[in-house]
Amino acid sequence: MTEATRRERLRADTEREIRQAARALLVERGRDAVTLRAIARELGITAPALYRYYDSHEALLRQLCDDICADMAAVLYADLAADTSGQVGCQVRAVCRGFRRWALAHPQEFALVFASPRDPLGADQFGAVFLSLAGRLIASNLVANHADDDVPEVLHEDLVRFQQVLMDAVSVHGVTIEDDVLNLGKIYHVVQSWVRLYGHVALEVFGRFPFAVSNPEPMFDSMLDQMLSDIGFQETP
Amino acid sequence: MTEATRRERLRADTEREIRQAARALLVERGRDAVTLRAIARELGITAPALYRYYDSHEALLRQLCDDICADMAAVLYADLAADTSGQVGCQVRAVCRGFRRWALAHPQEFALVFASPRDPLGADQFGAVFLSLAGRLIASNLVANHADDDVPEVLHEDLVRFQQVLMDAVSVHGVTIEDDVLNLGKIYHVVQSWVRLYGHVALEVFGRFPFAVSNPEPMFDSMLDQMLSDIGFQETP
DNA sequence: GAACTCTTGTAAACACCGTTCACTAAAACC
DNA sequence: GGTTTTAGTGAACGGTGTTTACAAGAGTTC
Repeated sequence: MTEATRRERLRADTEREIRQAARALLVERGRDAVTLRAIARELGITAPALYRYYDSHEALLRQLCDDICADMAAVLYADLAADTSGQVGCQVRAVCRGFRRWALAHPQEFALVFASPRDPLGADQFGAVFLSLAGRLIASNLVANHADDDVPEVLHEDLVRFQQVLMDAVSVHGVTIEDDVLNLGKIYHVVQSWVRLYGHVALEVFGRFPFAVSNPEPMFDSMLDQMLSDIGFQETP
Repeated sequence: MTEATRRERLRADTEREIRQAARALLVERGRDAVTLRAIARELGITAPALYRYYDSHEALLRQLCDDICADMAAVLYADLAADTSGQVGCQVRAVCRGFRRWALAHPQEFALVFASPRDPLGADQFGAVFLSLAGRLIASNLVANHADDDVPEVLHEDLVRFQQVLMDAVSVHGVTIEDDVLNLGKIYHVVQSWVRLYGHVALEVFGRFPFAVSNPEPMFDSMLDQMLSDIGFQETP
């Protein structure tokens, strides 16, 4: 299995070092400090050598985005696993709080991944944990039934597509859902929850609330409560 | 009144040209293309000359942010004025739709102003129109009364501060409000609306919805409906 | 083991960037 | 008319992404 040439191992090591250096520069000195020459300096090599590993500065930044997404997903999965309540509502809370905590602890990474007018990005990576959880949430059937009539007809086509994405995400984890459980009304509310979650976190990270919030955590928790209640959770934590 | 020296006029002209060039570069080729040399090239002068007008590249970017905020505010005020219904609910809709339209038409500007992990920014400029409208909305008393008990105690202090900000913003327009009309419950819901509005717009501009939305406008309108309903608007448009 | 190829690095160079500094020419002022 | 203030230049410094030609080592083949 570990059929790796010596050369391949060395190459993998260097690539890992490149990623680590790039990440450290981003965290400590911001996006503009992630420079090919600075990375090379960190590794004790010259800048053109990096072109043996990445086609361009932009390609390296893309890789950096993917790494960030993967790391964040790992953190969120850990938060999810740390919840032993067995209640889906608590799991949702754990992951949402984890997302906020991660974003506040990694503002530069958050900005790069979630707030750049760029190409598709590593959306696959990032969304996985949310999709999986959202799918499980819906499958648990603890969510109140929202009539499909609530959602505008124009959205049906898109929501059906998202429905398929969700079912695929869940089936990867070995769970299968019947169509009628995963109805459009629920899916619509999941999307709306993502809007609120993302909105609050981004506003907090970027400091764009319309006034100075001295302690945003209770505001977040309060929003989370209302969000879960809107979705239809009646569990009491 | 127009006691301007010839030199002062020339200086003002040049400064305006600098801003225009910077703005055009941002719009057409992105944030990283807004370089001192590129701006100077556009004006037919050399880069160091720009230091007669701005202390640094960063200072010029800050000025650019302020300009963007001012322009956006003008657009939103125009959208507001274009609504002749006289109904506050319709005005709120007009401004929120205007915000979305502006953000989609100016993604680079939006990213620079609303999604950068930076200093305070020209928040004064940008928020003014929202504050004014939110204040009027609340003052119109069409909003259902939300009990103050709904909002967590920890938030009271912050919300009271925001209450003052709102009342100041409204009083600038010659309207005064009694304290009991502008209660904390309402204010809390205004903040929550901002979270959802910003969340949707940012997700759309940055393409970070969890699936491909082919036509996001009805989704936005649908969210707007629910937002207004949550706030307590019963007007029918 | 010699000859060969492939891989990984270097050094030099190009064009661009922000910024500083000495300097000039023109405008404004007294 | 002489002086000061101002807006510009050009050269330079160290930084950037990227390309190119080249060297040295690792792996492979005979």
